[in-house]
Amino acid sequence: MRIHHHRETGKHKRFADKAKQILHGALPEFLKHGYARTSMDKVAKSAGVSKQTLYSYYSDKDGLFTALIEDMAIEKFQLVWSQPLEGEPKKALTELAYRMLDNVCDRDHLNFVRLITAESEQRPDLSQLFLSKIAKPAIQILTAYFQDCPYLDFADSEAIARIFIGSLFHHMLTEEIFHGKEVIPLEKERLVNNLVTLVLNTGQTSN
Amino acid sequence: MRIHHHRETGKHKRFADKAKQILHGALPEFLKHGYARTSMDKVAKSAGVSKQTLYSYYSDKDGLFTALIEDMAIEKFQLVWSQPLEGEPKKALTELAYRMLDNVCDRDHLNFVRLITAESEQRPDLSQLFLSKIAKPAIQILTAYFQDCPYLDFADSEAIARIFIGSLFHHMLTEEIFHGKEVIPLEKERLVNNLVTLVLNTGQTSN
DNA sequence: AACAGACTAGACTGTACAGTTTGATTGTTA
DNA sequence: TAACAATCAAACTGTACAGTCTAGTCTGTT
Repeated sequence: MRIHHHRETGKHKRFADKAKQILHGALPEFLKHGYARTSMDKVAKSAGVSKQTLYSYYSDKDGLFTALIEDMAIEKFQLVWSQPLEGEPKKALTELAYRMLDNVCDRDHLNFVRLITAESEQRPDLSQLFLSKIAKPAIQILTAYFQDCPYLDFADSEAIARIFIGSLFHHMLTEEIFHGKEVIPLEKERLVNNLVTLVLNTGQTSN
Repeated sequence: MRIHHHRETGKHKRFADKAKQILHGALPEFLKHGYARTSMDKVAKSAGVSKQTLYSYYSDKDGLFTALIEDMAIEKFQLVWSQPLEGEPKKALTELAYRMLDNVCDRDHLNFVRLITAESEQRPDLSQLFLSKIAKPAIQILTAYFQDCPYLDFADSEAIARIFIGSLFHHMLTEEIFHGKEVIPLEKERLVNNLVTLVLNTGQTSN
C-alpha cells in the first residue's frame, strides 16, 4: 500500500475509509468467484471506485487479495467464541455446537473457507493465518473449558476439543460446501446430540 | 466425447488407451495448479499429445475436467475401505484410523480434495459425485460395522461414524491442506487414541 | 484566483490462453 | 497402391484481463 503523509487526521481517516470501501467491494467478488475468476475491473465497479484509485491503494491484485483475507481473518468470523462457556457442561457444549454450526454456515463464512482452501497451495501464508486467527483460538478456548470445568476430566483435553470442533467443521463442509444435503443428509440435532453425549460419557466425573 | 464406430475391438482399445493417456497427463496439471491456472497447451504437452488430438477426445476444457474428476472419483481413492473391518474393536478402529490418515495424506489425494473444494461452487455436481462415491461408502461401511459388531452398541451408529470420519478428515485438512503442522500441530497418535477411546467408552457393551 | 491532491472515465498495451485451422505425416485397410 | 483415419506441429483468431496512461473534474486550501 502506498505511503501517505498527512498532517490532518481527517485525511488519514478518509484514506482509511476509502481503503475499507475498496475491500468492502472486493469482498463479495472474491468470495463468490474465487481469485482467478475475479477481475480488477469488476472489483473497481463493485467498490464504486475507479481502477486508478484501486491501484493507488493496493499495488496489485495479489496485494488487494492479501489485504482482504487478512482483514477478514482478523475482523470478521470470530463471533462464536466471544461468548463465555459457562454452566452445566451438557447445556454449554450443546449451545456452543449449535452456535458454531449456525455461525459457520453463513454464506460469507462458507465462501471464505472455500477461498482459503482453493488458494492454500498458492498462498500457504493465508491458510496459516486462517488457522492462527480462527481455528487456533477456537481450539484453545474449548481446551481451556475442558480443563477448567470441575465436572469434566479428560486425559487430553486438546485432542477432545479438536474432535469436537473437527466433527462440526466436517459436517458443515460436507453438507454446505460440498452440497451434501441431498446426497448424505444428516440433521444437526443427531450430530450434536451424539457428539455431546460421546464427549460427556468419557469426560464426566462423579464430583 | 466424439462418437466413434469401429468394427474392431483393437481400435476401440486404442481409442480408450489414448483417452486414458490424456487423462493421465491432465491429472498432475489440474491437481497441482487447479482449474483456472491449468492451460490446455500444458495438458497436451504433459500428456504427450497434440492439442488437436486433445480436442478430438474431449470437447473442451470443461469436458476434460469433468471426465478427469469422474475418473478419479470412481477409479482412484477408495483403497482404505476395501479391506474388511474385523476383530477386536479397539484394534480394528485404530488400524482403520491410521489407514485413513495415511491414505488421505497422499499428495494426490490432498490435491484432489482441494480441487473439489475450489470448484464446488462452479461444479456442485462434482462435489456431490465426490460425496456419493467416496464419503458415502466410507460412512456406510463404518456405520454397518458399528451396527453389526457384537461388542458395540450405539443409539445412532451413523452419527458416530460421521464423528469418527469427520475428526480424521478435519485433521488432515488443517494439518496438510492448510499447512497447520507448524501453526497447530497435533500428533496423529493423540488424535487417534482419544477418538477410539471416546467411541469405545460410549459404545462398548458388557457381552 | 490559483494551486494541489484525490478522484474519474476510458483508452491503451501486452500477455495468456481457449479453441480453430492448415497442411503434412504415419499407419492401417481394402 | 489408393483411400482413409489418426495424428502431429505450428500458426492463427478472438477474448479476457492485469496493469498503465491520458486528460480532465471536483474540492479544499492559500
